[in-house]
Amino acid sequence: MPSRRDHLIDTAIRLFNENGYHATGIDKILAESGVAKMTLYKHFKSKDELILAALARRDRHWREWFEGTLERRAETPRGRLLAVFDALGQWFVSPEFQGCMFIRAAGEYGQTDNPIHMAAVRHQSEVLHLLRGLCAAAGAVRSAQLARRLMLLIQGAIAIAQVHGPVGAAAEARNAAETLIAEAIAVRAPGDEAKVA
Amino acid sequence: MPSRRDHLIDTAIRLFNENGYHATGIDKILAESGVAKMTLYKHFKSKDELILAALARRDRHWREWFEGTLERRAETPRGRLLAVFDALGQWFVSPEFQGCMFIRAAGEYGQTDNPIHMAAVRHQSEVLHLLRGLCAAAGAVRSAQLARRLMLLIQGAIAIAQVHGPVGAAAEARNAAETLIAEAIAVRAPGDEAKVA
DNA sequence: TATAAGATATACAGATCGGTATGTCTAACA
DNA sequence: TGTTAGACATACCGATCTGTATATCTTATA
Repeated sequence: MPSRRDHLIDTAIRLFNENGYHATGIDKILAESGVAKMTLYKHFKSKDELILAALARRDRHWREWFEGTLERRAETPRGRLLAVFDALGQWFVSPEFQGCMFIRAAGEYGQTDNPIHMAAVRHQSEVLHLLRGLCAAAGAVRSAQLARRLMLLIQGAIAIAQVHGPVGAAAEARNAAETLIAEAIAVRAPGDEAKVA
Repeated sequence: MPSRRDHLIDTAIRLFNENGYHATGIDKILAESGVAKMTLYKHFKSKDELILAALARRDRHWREWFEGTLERRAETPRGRLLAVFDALGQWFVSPEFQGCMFIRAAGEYGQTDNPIHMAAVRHQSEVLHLLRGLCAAAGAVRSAQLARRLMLLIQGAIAIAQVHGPVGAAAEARNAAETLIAEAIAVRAPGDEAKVA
């Protein structure tokens, strides 16, 4: 039994994802959640504050899901770098995928001093931070650079999947990532192997 | 002296870029262009048709600018593949840069059967087509794959520049592209090739 | 059982939305 | 000079937007 506040946020996340921020009216969120308007404005000062709360929860949940999926899919740090793109592929084919909520938020709220835009900046920074940790743990030379390169592939895959549909983008990004990772991480098996296709 | 129709489209492109599609009202476009409302509805059946006209013109102008810049910046096909990212960097630092109009359009109009979304799909397809031509001309093995990989870097750089600002994204994408290009194009000294690191 | 907190429904305010109706003005052209 | 096409201004339509006011209902706890 989620609180009314939580229920509002979850409904808002779903509707913002389906139809965007400006195109989703307060009344629609209220109708679909079955919450009274006064209750909404008791918990949030404005629609923008609801958007911010939705983005905050989305950021937390998405990163938890992402990190959990990486850990579930691979044991080694290097394996997890590739699992990043398997996780993306899984995300893209989920029926509710509509692109990244944060890129779309930055698109609809372009002014860099807007709190909604700033939430998108923070989210991307957190994801990059996560990648840096993985790259460092995997023993990459120039691990920060590798993280930024993988970030480019991730964001590119999301953009392409959003426009062109879920097929192919994640797999293509994965095999490009293999090339970039191979350049940055020497294969260190206890006997060595020449891993070049 | 642009026709009223052209003037409307140009104003619409600018405002949609600055504030998004839903957030830009018809009345604002009319006020900033100095055109009467009836004139708008004489040329376009609806706001959506104006958006489509704006996207069509934007697609044409952007691709003309992009191809022209590549040709201006480099002579060889391989050089032009790298010049792609110099062109992006130039675009990102321009004051009116607010991300890619087509990704943002696909974000605000998510239904894949919406004509506005379809315009975004077409635009991305055209850009990819252009890249395939460059990759093939550069003599890449698996040129279509290289084109898709570069497309990932391009879209990723755009997304990151839109959120995080113009600094760094294009340069990072460029040096990642060097790695991917090196893998796909043997250095063609007049005699040999066996380029595998 | 009394009280207080929280959620409810209904109504409404003021602005803005996309789009239409009506009639005037200007300028090119026959 | 008369006609016609295109742009003009103004007013308006119904719908929808975010946000507020008011008053009732439920429920847990003291």
